[in-house]
Amino acid sequence: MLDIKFIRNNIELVEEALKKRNAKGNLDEFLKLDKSRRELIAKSEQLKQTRNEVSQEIGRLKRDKKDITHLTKEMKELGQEIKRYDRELKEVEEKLNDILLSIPNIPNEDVPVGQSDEDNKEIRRWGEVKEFDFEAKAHWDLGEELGILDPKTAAKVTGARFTFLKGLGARLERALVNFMLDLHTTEHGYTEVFPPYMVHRRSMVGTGQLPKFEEDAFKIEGTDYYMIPTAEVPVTNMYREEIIDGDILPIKHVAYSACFRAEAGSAGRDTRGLIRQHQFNKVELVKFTRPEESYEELEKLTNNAEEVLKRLGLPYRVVVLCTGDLGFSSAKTYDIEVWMPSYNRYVEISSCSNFEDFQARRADIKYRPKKGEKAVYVHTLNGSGVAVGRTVAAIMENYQMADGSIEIPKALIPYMGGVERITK
RNA sequence: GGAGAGAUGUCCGAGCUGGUUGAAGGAGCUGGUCUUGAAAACCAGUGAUACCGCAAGGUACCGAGGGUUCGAAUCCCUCUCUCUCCGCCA
Repeated sequence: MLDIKFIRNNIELVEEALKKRNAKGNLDEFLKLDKSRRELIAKSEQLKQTRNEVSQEIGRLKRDKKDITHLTKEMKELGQEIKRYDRELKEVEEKLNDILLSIPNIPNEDVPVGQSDEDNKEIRRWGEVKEFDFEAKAHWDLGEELGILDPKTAAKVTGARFTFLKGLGARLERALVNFMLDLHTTEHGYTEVFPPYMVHRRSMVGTGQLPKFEEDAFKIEGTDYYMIPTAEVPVTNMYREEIIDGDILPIKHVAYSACFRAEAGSAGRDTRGLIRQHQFNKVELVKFTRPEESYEELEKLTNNAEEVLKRLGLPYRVVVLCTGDLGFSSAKTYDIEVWMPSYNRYVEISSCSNFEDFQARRADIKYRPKKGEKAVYVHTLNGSGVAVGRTVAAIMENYQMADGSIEIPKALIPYMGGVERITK
C-alpha cells in the first residue's frame, strides 16, 4: 500500500509508475474520494466538538438541578446528523481503501522499464551448463523410471499437480530442506521459524496476496483461513501491528514450509514434473530492515540464496525483473534461475524482493529509529532460499548419468545418510 | 465440547453504582538536586498512537464491531483472543 498523502501529492509520479507496470489504477476516483473523505471528516468532527462541549455543559446544569430538556432535544438531532456524516464517511473510506489496496508498489528507479519477462536484464551467471554426451532426460521421466516420483498415484489420491515422492526421492527432498536451513542458520545468520500453514485474511492482505489475487489462493471452506502460498505470509505477519525495537534490526528469519497455490491461469503450463505443483516445499528468507539499509540487504539476501545453488553445483543466472514483470508488492526483484536441461533454459528457482515500506504499511510494522522519536515503517524483504521441488528437478536433470541414475551433489551426501547415487 | 475468569497507556495495574478520566497509583524513560563518581533519595517532566487542519486547534482511540444515552473505559448485544478447571485427543 502506498501512503495516501504520497499519492495525493505525487499523482503524476504514481500514474507514471502504473504505466511502466502496465497496470491501471483508478486515480481520478481516488482524488475524488480523498477530497470527499477530508470534507466529511471536517464536518463530522466539527459537530462532535459541539456535542462534547454541550454534553459537558449539560452535566454541569444537571448538577445544579437546572432544566436541560431544550438542550438534550437539540443534541439528539445533532447526534443523528453526526451519524449520517459518519455513515457516509465510512462508505467513502471503504471505497478509498479498495483503491489503495489495489495500487501496486512503485518500482525502484534502477529497475529496467519493460513489458514482459523478455525485458528482464541478466545480471550475472554462475557455473557451466553441462553438455551431455547422451540423450538427457527430463526429471519426470527419470523420476518414474527410478520410482522416486509418482504423480499418477497423487492424481488418484488428490488430483493433478500433486506428486508422491518415494524412497530416495522423498529423502532427497528432506535432505535439501535440512541442508538449506542449516546453511542459512549457521552460516548466514538467519533465525529459523516454523510457521502455521494457514493464515487468516488479514495476514494475506498484509503481505499483498489479497484482495487482488483471491483466485490464486486456497481457502478453507467455512472458515476465514487460507493455505499459505509462501512462508513469507505468516513470517512477515509475525510482526504485524508492532513497533519493533530498532536495536534488533535487521531481523532475519528463515522458514521452511509447504506452499499452496491454486495456479489459476496457468492451466496447460508445466503440466509434467515438479515445476508447477499445487503444493511444494520452500525454504524462505525474510528480512525486516531500516529503510536506508534495505537495498544493501537485498543484495545480501540474493547472495545467500545463490549460495545454495553454488554449494549444490547447479548452474544459474540472476536477472533483475523489469517493471512489467515485477510482482504487485515489490519495488525491486531479482530472480535466480537454475539451468533446467529439459526446458533447455534457465528456470526460476528463487525470487528475491525488496518491498520497501509497501507491506509494512499494509501490515503496520514499524520501528523507532531513536528513543522518543516517531516510529516509522520498516522495509520488508524476502526471497526463496530456495524452492525445494525445483531444486530436486534441477539436481535430477543436471546430475543424471548415461545409465539413468542420479549423482548426489557432494554437499548433500551427509544429508542423504551417505548415499552418493540414486539408481534403479 | 462443557463451566468459569479476563483483555485498560512503553510495562504493571486502578477505575467498570455513566459527566473536568487521555484515564488514579507504581515502574520505566528524560531533565535536575545531592555525590569525587555511581547507587539511593528527592523534585520536575513524560500519549514512544492515528487522523483532520497552513496554523490555532480539533477528533478518535481503554481487545474488535454494533447499540442505548445529551454524554460510555464504565450499561446492552455480537465477535475475537488469553487464562483456569472438566471432557476428548496427536
